[in-house]
Amino acid sequence: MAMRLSTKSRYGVRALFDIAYHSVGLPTQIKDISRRQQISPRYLEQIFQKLKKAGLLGSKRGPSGGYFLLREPSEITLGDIIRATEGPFELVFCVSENPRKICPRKDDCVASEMWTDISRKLGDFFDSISIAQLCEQAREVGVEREYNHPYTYHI
Amino acid sequence: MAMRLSTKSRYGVRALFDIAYHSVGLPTQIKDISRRQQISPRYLEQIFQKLKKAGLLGSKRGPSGGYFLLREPSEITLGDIIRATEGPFELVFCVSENPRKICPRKDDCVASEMWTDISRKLGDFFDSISIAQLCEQAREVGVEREYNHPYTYHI
DNA sequence: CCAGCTCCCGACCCTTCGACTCAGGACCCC
DNA sequence: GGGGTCCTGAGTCGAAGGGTCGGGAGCTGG
Repeated sequence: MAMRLSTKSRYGVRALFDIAYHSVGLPTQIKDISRRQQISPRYLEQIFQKLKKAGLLGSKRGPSGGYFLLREPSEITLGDIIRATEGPFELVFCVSENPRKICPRKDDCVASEMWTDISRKLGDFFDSISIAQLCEQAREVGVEREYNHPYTYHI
Repeated sequence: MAMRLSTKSRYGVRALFDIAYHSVGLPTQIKDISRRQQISPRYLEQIFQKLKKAGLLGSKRGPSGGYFLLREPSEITLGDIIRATEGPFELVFCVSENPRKICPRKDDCVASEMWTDISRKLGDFFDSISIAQLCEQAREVGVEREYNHPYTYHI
């Protein structure tokens, strides 16, 4: 049960992957992503607002509106997504920006230096993995692709 | 606020470091560690039970009892400690041992494979850092050392 | 041989946080 | 201008984190 990632991060990754994989450039709507990825649409909305603020997503309202990536999939990393949904990588509070949480022993604590060091490495690691890589993998495995058609068919 | 480590892990690391650094082989008592590291003794007790079960610590009761390392500091890694206090490294529930938590989409989810992969790498990374390295660093920085004397001086 | 020291065990408590849900407003397009 | 879509902020519920406590078990020095 150690160091779990929040669902916001996981869903965020899956959602961005979904857009990159299924979209042909048109805005993708929450209800479609929600259906394909089995994520509550209300919750997705909330997550997407964070991703927007982080500059990863753009949006358009009204009929045939939706969300779209603001960068190439190869330029969006897991690190970006996790930082957007959960904040900066800090394994430990000791040296956080939050003044309430700073450890009073910080200065003579060898551990604190180590933790910040590790946190940085962790961030670098996540920054080395892009959404494009996930798409690549999905393609190899043969995940079915669902294209967003510009026209809607009424049955 | 991403992926925070629990205090159990952090305190566990500091406590084991404390024993390795200050002890001359004699059992170290909770009250001393608690004083030097500023950790609630009651809470430390709880953590030490986990470290014992994991085979990292041994103990002796009664007067002049205490806890001692069961391995060389160079053979105790951060990974060992974190696993002992928080369980296995799993960034994500999808593929955990806990059957209740397995993600139903596991099989066709490219992400799940990625998460387990990253979890493994994370564990490997923490296993590459030992308590001995922390001691080394403390020595360099010149952290004061307090020896446990076999005899008590009454003032 | 026993008093007191230390570890041992399990239950308990309180606060915070994660994971959603919801009501209603703002835009947009046809 | 009406229905579809995104936007905003508040509210809820349960779980988990972080810590406390009472009392028992084993040891040992006097």
